[in-house]
Amino acid sequence: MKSSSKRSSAQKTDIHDVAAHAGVSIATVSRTLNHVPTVDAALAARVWKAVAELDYLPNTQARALVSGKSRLLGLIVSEITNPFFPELIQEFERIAVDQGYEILIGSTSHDPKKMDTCVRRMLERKVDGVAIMTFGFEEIVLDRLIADEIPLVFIDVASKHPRSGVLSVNYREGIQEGVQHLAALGHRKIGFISGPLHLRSAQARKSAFLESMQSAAVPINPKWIVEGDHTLEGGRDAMQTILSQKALPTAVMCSNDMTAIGVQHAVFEARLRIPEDLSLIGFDNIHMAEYTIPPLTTVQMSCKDLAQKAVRILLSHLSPEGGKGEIEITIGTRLIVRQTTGQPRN
Amino acid sequence: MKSSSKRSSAQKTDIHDVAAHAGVSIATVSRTLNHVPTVDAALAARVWKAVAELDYLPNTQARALVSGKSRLLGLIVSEITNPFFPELIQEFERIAVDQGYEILIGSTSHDPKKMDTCVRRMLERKVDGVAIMTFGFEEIVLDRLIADEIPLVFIDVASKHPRSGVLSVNYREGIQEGVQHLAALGHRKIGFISGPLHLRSAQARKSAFLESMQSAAVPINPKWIVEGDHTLEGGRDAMQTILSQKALPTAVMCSNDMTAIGVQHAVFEARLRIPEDLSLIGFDNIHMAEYTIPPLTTVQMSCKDLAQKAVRILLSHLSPEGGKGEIEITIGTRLIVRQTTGQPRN
DNA sequence: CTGAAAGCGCTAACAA
DNA sequence: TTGTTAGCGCTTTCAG
Repeated sequence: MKSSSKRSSAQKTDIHDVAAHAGVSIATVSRTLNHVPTVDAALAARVWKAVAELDYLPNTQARALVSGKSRLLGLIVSEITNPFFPELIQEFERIAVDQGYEILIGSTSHDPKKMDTCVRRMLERKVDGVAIMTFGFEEIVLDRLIADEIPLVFIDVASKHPRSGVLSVNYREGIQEGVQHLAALGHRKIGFISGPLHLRSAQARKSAFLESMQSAAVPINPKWIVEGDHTLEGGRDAMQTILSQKALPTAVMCSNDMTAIGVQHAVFEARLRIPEDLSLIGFDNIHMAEYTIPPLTTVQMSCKDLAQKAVRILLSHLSPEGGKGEIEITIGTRLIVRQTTGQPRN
Repeated sequence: MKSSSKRSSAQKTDIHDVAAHAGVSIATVSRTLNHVPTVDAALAARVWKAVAELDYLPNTQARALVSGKSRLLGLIVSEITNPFFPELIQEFERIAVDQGYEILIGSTSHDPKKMDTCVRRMLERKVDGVAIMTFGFEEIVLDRLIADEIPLVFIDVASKHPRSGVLSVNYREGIQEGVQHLAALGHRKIGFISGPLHLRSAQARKSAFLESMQSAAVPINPKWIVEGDHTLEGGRDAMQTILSQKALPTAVMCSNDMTAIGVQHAVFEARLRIPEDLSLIGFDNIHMAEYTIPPLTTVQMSCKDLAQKAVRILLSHLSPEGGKGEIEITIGTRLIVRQTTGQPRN
């Protein structure tokens, strides 16, 4: 063997090796790999054979450098440990990988500084697009992403951001169904534990609840409207606040499932029972909701749907004549009735 | 302005722009950015100023191409929707990002084909190292990773893989504590719901249980040793199998928390109570375990610890004189007593 | 201590 | 249709 270069086992088969092995030029190898139609079938066959024999894998870095496309998609979520997100991520990843994209995940923990870092990371790695699935933040430092004309997808954010897609969640639908379901069961005393109100999404859910209550002509008792923080602990604390009052509601809706699970906890500690003493409705329909005790009635917002549409929008911006301009897609919500809702006592 | 090139807003400030702006050569910019100590302080200052003024971000692709280091770490998990993993991922990501690495996540869903895809993705992106946190698989197609001499970290796998780190989990510790805790409470009828036994980790946990039972001189009833699959559903089904028998155990240990939560579900459906009718111990101490109703007594295996040590091993292989050779680190486990364990009836 | 120049592996003109 | 060649943005010898 006269191979001058590599002797260590760390093999670095590159396009030249393939070209040599197939007896063609590197350009032909490149064309073949990229499925350029003008390559002669016989040569292409030789190339593929060489590729297989040498276990050749194109170097993505080099490809990215020359093409300007990294085939990397950013996905920014608020809390990867919030069960809603892994499901979203899984679906997002599935589709992205399927399309030959890789994903870069960043979680902000609701911390502006971390959001900063995330954006920076995305920029450095030259992602081709970013999906920002943080459910609310206000006017953050995405300026740079926008300046660089990187396709962006948000959930439900009042835009003002040109050339970005937005996934607009119709919270109203499902929440209204929830309130109606409760009202139909005979509930007139319905409480609500919101998410942190500085989040647009939490605001939106709360508004949807309030409006739905009005439509259903159920009186609203402000004492039963408590702010939580979308965590288990927050839900438990909020419910304890409600339970410490003289007048108790017969049902409670929550801004998300984790909050509802926190409520179950508080109710259990108070030695009350669900749904006998209190009906409960969550929001998100995370996988876990199906298995709480008892299984949680909740409003579903399909995270698969969300993920799919997010990737689709991003990809559409990346394709040749990719749809520029404001794309807005609506994500529906609907009630999933399980076992935490029942008729109120007496 | 005589800037010939870019007019579109998609700014692509590169190293030449910075060099020009600072009045130095690109080599000096590069050195400054890489903190090469021999750069004159005055020049360095000019460079940093230019970097700041131009909002310059080095192109990672180019860096990777020339340096051969992608600063990308692969992280392969089995199921991102299993709550154990997000916590692991979060910690892994935190440390990696902190060290200037980005992570590529792949989930196998216990599917060999997906594992294949994952490995391929890692290879294509030229990751600098891979952590395989799948809790068991047998002799998979990592050959390529090994051939390419990519640093690998496994959890608890009998190696034969040269130059790989292995995180060896000491299941025994915590499980023994669990059995002893139960025995001390007066339990003599203890069941066990294992994970899928084709997984080494599930095997190991089961063995640890069996051995601990022997050490504690508690008789083992094979009818109460059931195989689950580490899911909620699996746990519920397994518990239903146990509940359908004539003789019932007074306590059950599970191979993971999701299984235990499934057990809670089955017990609830059977209108029995925990811990009054059945004591229950899980494994993993996922975040959720603290908030099940009642809170789950479980064996903790610190996923933070796992993540930290995994990244550390990987990085140590990457540093200049990086510790080659077999690194083996032990991860401890211990019992966290909460409220699903109590004395057996009568 | 600094700059010029040679690539890293690949794609995309441009020629042949 | 195929090959030659010029970079993509950066790091890194090698002179100066």
